[in-house]
Parts: sequence; C-alpha cells; structure tokens
Amino acid sequence: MTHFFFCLETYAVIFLIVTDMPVQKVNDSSDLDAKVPAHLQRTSITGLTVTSDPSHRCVKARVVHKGPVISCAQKDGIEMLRAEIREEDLPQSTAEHTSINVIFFGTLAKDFSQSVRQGDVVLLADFTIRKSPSFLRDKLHPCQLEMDGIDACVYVCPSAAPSQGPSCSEAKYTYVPLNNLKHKTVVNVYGVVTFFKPPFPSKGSDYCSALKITDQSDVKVSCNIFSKKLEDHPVIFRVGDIIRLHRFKAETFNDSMTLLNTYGWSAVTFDGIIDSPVAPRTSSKSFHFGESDKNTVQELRQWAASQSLISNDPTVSLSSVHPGMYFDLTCQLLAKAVMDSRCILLKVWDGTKCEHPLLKVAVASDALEGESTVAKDRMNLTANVLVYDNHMETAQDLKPGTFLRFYNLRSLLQRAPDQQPDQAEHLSFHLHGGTTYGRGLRSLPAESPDLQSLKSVLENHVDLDEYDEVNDGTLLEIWYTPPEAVVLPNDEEPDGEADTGLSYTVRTCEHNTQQLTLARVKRSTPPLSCHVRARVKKYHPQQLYQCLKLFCSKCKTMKDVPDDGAVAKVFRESARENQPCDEQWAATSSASSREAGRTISMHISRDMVGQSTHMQLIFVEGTTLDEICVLSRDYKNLVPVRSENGRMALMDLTAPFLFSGDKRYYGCKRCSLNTFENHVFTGVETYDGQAVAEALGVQMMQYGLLIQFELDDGTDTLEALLWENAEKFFHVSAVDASGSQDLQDKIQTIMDTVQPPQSSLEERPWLDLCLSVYNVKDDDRNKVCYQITNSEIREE
DNA sequence: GGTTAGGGTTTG
Repeated sequence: MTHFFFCLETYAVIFLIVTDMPVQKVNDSSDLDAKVPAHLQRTSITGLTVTSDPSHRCVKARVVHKGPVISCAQKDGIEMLRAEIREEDLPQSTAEHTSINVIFFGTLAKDFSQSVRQGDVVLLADFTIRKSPSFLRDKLHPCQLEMDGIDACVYVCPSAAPSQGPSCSEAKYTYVPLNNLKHKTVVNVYGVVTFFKPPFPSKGSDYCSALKITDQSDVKVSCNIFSKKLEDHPVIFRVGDIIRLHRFKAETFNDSMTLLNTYGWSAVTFDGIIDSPVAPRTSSKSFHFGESDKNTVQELRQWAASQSLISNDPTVSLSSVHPGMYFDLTCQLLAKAVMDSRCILLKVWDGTKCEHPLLKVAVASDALEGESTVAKDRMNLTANVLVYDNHMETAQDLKPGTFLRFYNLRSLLQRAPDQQPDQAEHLSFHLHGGTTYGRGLRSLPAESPDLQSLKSVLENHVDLDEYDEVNDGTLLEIWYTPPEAVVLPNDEEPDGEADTGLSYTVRTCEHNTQQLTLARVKRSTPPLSCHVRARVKKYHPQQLYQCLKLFCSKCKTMKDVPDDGAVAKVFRESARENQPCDEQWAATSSASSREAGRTISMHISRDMVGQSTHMQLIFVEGTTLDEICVLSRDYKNLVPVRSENGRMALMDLTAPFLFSGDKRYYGCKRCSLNTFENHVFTGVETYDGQAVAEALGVQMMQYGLLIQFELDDGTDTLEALLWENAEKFFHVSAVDASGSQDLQDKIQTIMDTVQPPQSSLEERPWLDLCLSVYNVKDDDRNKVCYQITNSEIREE
C-alpha cells in the first residue's frame, strides 16, 4: 500500500514540474512585456524570415487558432500541436503575414493545449524558424515557428471574460427596419443577404451589384449598388451574410421598395455564423463600428438561423456532387490555364473525393500555372472547372493556392476523349457566362471562418501526399537494385552492375531530369520528358527491312518502301505500247528493246548535251525496272518517264521518280503536282533528290527508320517508338541505309546486341534512354505515346 | 448629383 501511494505522489510531482516549466501564466497583457527576460528581444512576426536569427528573440501575439494534440507517426509518435497566432499591436494595420503557424512538440504541446485558450495573448521565446510547408495553402506566413527543446517557453495572458452589458458608446446611426422604408428617403439599414449577384458591368459607366436582403420584419428588399470600382462593391461571400448599408435611397419600383446607393454611401458586411467574431468587411477607409453594431449583427445572425435562409444553402462538396446540379463550391485553386479567348481552366480541390470519376482536361504543362495535380488527379480529387466569358476577368487574377467559391456552378457528365463507350462517364464543371442566379466566382480570404473546416481537410491530404512522395522515392531506390535473378551465380558480374553499370546506350540530352521507373512514367501526365533505364523485351518489326519507312512531311503520310514487284509492275505497264515522246527541249536517243514493239528512249535537256553523264539528268522511257537498274550503274540521275499523248509525263508514283546511284527517291502521291515543265531543268548545276523533286513538281518523301520497342524495367513494360531520333540512335542515315546492305547489317547487329536471339530478358543489356511522353489524337481519342529521344548506341 | 438595373426555370 505504502509503495503504491509513494508512486502516485512521485508521478504527480513530476507532472507539476513538467507542466509548470514551459507555459507560464500572467494576468495582464502588459505583464507579458514585463515578463520578457532581459536577454530576449521582442521581434515582429511580419519581419520573420527563414534566415532570421531566432536566438534571444521572442514574439507576442494572440492565439487565433489552436489545434488538437496529435501523435506524429513519422516522428516516433511524438506529440504535436499546431496553433496560429496573430500579431495585433502593429503600427501599420496593412502589414502582410501578421499571422504565423506555431508547432509545439512533446510535453509543450500537451501543456499548451491545457493552459492556453483561443483568444489568449502569448509570448513565445526561443523558437526555431523554419520554412512553412503550408504557405501555399494557408497563405499565412512563409515561415513557421517550432517550439521544441528545453529552452522554448511560453507566457500566456488569458483573454478577458466576455464584456458585461452594452458599451457606453452612443449609437450614432439609426437603422430603419425594412418594412418601414418610405419612398424617396435616404436611410441606413441592416439586413441578411438572401440573394446576390457579383458586380457586373452595367450599360452605363459603372459596375452594378444586385442583392436582396431581409430582416426580422421578414420583408425582402432588392438593392442595387453602382460603383465604377469593383473593390468598392460589398464583399459578400454567401447567402446568410449580414450587410449594413449607409445612405441608401429607398424607392418604389414595381410595387415594392428598392434601395439604391447615394452619395456618401457605404456597405459593410459580416459573416452570418453565430458566435464567429464580428469582423467587418469593407473597402471604406473609415467607417463607424461600435458595440451596438456587434449586437445588431449577433441578433440578425440569431434570427437568420431560425429562418430557412441558410438551410437552403446551395453549397455542396465534391463528394456529394451529382450530375446536372447547379451548386456553390468552396475550394482551393491548384492550377490554371487559359484554354482560349473565352474560356479558362481552373483546377481546384476541396479535399473530398467525388463519387463520379472526374473529367481530366489535358493541358500542356507549360500552359499551366500552378502545382502539378497528378497525385490528386489519381485520387480523383481534382475538379477541372471551365470558366467562361465574363468570369474570366476574375479567374485571370486568381493565384494558385487561393481559396475561392464558385456560385451556380454546373456539373455535367461527359465522355472523356479517350473513353470506351462502356466506361462510366466523367464529371465536368462549367461556370457559364452571365450572372443569372448569382453565377460567378470570388476568392475568399484564408482566415474566413467558413474555410476552417476545408483547410483542415486539405491539411490531412497534404500529409498523405508528402508521405506518398517519400514512399515513391524509396520505391525508386528499391526498383533500381537489381532483382535477385540478375546476380550471376559465378559472381562474374559485380553486385549492382545492372543497376549502375554501363548502359549500351548514352543519353545526349542536356536537361537533367530525374530517372523514373516505367511504372511511374505510365502514371505521369503528358507532355513530359523523362529518363528511364530499361531492357528491350521485344521489338517490331522483327524483319528489319520493314523498319525503313517513307514519310511525307507535308501530309504526314507514312508508308513502307514499295517492294520491287510493285515497282516492276508500274514499269511494265508504262512501257507497254509506249510511243516515245517528243519534247522540243529534249535531245532524244532511242533503241529497240529485246521485246518486240517496245522502244527504250533516253532524253536530256538540249543545253546539257556534252556534259558529263554524272551531271546529266536523264529521262528514261520504255525500260523495265531491271533495265533502269542496269542503266543506273553508268548514269547518276535517272528519271523514269512515260509518254502521254506524245508529251513526257511521270510514272505512277508507286515507282521512284529518281534513281540516283544506289538510292531511289519516291514522291508523295497525295501532295505531288507533277508539273512537268522543261524550263525548270535548265541552269540547275547539281541534282539531288530534293532539287529534282522540285523541278518535277514532286513532293519528295523522306526516308525514316521506325522501330517499336517493348521496354521492361521490372516495374512495368511500356511500348516506346524510335522514330524521330532513330538515325542518331543507330548512327545511320535512313536514306543511305535504303541503298546499302552494309548499313542495314549494322542496324541488324545493333538490334541483335540489344535483344540477342533466344536470350532471356536478364541477359540483355540495360539501356539508358530519354523518353518523351505525349498525347496523340487518334480517331478523336487521346492516346498517350512514348518516344525514345536524345539517346544513342554507345560506340567504342 | 445624370446613368446604369430592377434576380429567376440557367447550358459550351
């Protein structure tokens, strides 16, 4: 028994010591200043930066938010508490960053939680200053204070008890109940907002705000406010807000009273939440605001709560949005992008998960302002809101991180561009043009009372995100350690060789992008450039001659190089019953072929007669494919032609329009004009494929190499094209390869190294590759494509 | 000391 009591007492004593040390109470705010130990110097919250020297400094501020004590799993379960404090006795009231987050750790967190209430004034000493991880979200302060360690201490002055009775200050203004308005009188009124439209340009010179208000008399009165300056319009966030109007003229219109602002008018608004601080919102430089105003606001709040005004709140979270709704959405802006002159995209979230898949709107990453939403997209948290017409003006000015509210937002089911017909449709959001039904959007100050719950929801998500990032990084490392199968039993290959060892390719790009796993690449949003390390699982075409392609840069047609059978057929058909053509500009020599009735003719421009045969452009008529191939051993540039009503014409473009040594040049059937004019051949000194093509009115097709690799890095597989970068990759020119068995063999050798026949994946070399990830429209569907860029075979 | 608008069955 004795032993038991002894233990209890010891525990209590320790507890007292621990709690007494860090948080000390004083009775008056001015005592706080006296409490400042001599070695400490008071510093202003607004001036704190991460580089500020925190030693021997302290801050004094009011606690405006106090969070719960939480146990932080990532930090060995240490207890933490977040509070927000605001500096009040500042010389200039407009200073930025007067509020700051403070994180209390360990026993200090528990003690602060027990000893300090919201509204208390505190003095904090010996804190650490760190970059605020939540600045983008809460806009409070670029830094946060951390109270940790033995020196950190808190002095607290509890806030005064709620004031007793009415203040002695006299009411300077009288307010007319809304049922007592008289025509053509100028009045002051108080009311609860039951409807409001954002300011819109009138046909006159001003913006016009239209609203409807009511009070305990239950009369609803319309009110119009005209002002050139947008910032002078009342700051209304939602139906249920309280508004005070000074110097408004009452007028009868359509059998009811309306209110119109007159000279010297002012409008002040308050939120309608019972028990929230009565904080006036206005742009007026000076306005009277006293104890009686507070009372009036509180009374109106109480009355409004009993009415159906607020219960008709159209505010809906993303988790409860249904298709076809019109609703208000309170959210945070993540990113934005101008779509066209009448539409801007706002990517927002409210931390809740939508039941319907959310429509993804693809935007080039350089057109997007703000953070990447990839992680949130994946969790179905990002709402893409298309904002039209008059609302663009407001949307343009919003900065990512801003809290905002959409009014009368429309949700619609839409089929995504790349979506299969059997999949669920996606939810899109439109803020249509116009202001009917109060349609619009506006930013909300981060300290808005009705944002607090939203902010805490977002806060939880961000923690998840950060955790996710850490995990991904860890996974990355794990993936790059070679799988056990790679480690050779005879230890010929040092450990981790596959991981960090020599790659059969080198990257030639200058950008320094992080290396990603294929699994990660597949989750990314195009467009994107990234680095990967992978092996080739398969490639197509296996018959490598099929990788040689013809490509028209004009119409983008791509086709295989015609095989000799098809070309020979064109020659045979052109030669059949061919009568040599007769052109004034040409010198012609003809000979009989071995076949009866077929004449072979060769034409050259008259002004080229006598030049070297290598300089001559020779038009050949009536040959077979084999014959022109024989001729091309002796003549550099041969253009196969046929006769059409005695005039020279090109053959069908299935056949090459030019034989030049080992190379054959083809024209695009779709884009070639086939204008055959003699004068264009004179005065040309050298003939390359392009020059001849231009002279003949042919759109020349380019040679290219196209191979599809199936890449594998153990995390996933991915099909990547080698096309634009293929010539550099192989160190081979496609057009040269078209006429060279040696070069074709070189490509085959490289492919046999990348993917040795009958080899297992683990035996194949790793390739360091730069990948380009991009969208391609295919039959009106968006398809993500991967292309190997900036990568080459390593040549010793 | 003038004018604007005066909510509304919305739409990409």
